Amino acid sequence: MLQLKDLPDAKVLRKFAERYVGVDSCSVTHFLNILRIGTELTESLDRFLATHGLLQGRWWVLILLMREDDLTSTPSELAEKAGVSRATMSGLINGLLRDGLVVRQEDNIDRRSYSIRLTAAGQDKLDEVMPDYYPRVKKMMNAIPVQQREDLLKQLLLLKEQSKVFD
Amino acid sequence: MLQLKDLPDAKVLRKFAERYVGVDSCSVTHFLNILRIGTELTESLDRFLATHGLLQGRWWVLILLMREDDLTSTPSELAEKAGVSRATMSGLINGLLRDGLVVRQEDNIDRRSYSIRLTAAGQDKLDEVMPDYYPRVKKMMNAIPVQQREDLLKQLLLLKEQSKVFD
DNA sequence: TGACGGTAGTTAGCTAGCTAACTATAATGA
DNA sequence: TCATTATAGTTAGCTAGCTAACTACCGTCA
Repeated sequence: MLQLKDLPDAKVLRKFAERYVGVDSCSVTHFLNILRIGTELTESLDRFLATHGLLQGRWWVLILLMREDDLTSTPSELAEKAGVSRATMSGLINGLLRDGLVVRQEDNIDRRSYSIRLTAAGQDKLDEVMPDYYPRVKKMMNAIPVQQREDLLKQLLLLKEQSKVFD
Repeated sequence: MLQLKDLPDAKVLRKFAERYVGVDSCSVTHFLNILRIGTELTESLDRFLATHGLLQGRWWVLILLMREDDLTSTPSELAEKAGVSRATMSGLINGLLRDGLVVRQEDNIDRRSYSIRLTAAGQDKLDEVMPDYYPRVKKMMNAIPVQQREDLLKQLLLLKEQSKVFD
């Protein structure tokens, strides 16, 4: 994802505005800043998970499994819920299998398929991470009053709807 | 980056709140939604760039080069300005070299180093993409009045500062 | 029943990020 | 001067995303 450490300054924007018509410095600056902050928030979460030996993709799979009453799901379902391709989910599951955080179970009904179940070690990992994660999120979000958070989200949702301009 | 198609619903949040203390459903939901929308905005930009045969990393390198008066920079400088490692920049440059969008030039002063220069083809690529990019960004950001954009950015900056809670 | 289309999962090959280790060169300082 | 240290760039190996192509199996319907 774009890092954008070096956002365009006024001089650069002028140079680009000379060559290209329709450059609206204000909207470009806002857009790039929003993207950058999104990246930085994600990276903060990543670094946090890394201190627990996890990464976002695998962490999310563990959470999806813990949501299930029997701690079990299939690669396809997990891919669907995580919003990644089945190929990507294959890779995530392999990593979790290697680390012993999940196990495979044959599915006797459909032999194309198999189940993935959270192991005790996987649950332990979540029990280590989540009580550390939740208070931090709370502390972070508390920087903004709830009403303003709602406004923030509303604006972001507006932008998300507008992102169809890129289609 | 996290896709989070399947954000936790009330039932799931209750289940997690039973096991873990300190779960603040409100802040978790807001946090995850913000991350998700950030991802989606980035992906929209990616899909747009892909229609022009570009990707974010390479596009940004071309832009950084065009900012320079002589259209020239070094891998180290580019890595620094793009906010990626020198190793990653090596890969980005290789792709651009292969596509003929940049060229290498030996540096006679420091023989460890060399210069990267935007080619005519690279400039043509930007001249194709940018006049398509700027109006779309403008249209997208116009969904929000300028004052509210400032507020939005201010809130996001607040969160970014708070993201140190994950350290 | 058997052919065909759909589905589950994997693999290969791509982009793009990282760190760590490496080579080559430059710069410094005893 | 020469040893040490710092810097520029590359490479290997990892995570994690994608598509396309593949195997294996299921289901359906003629």
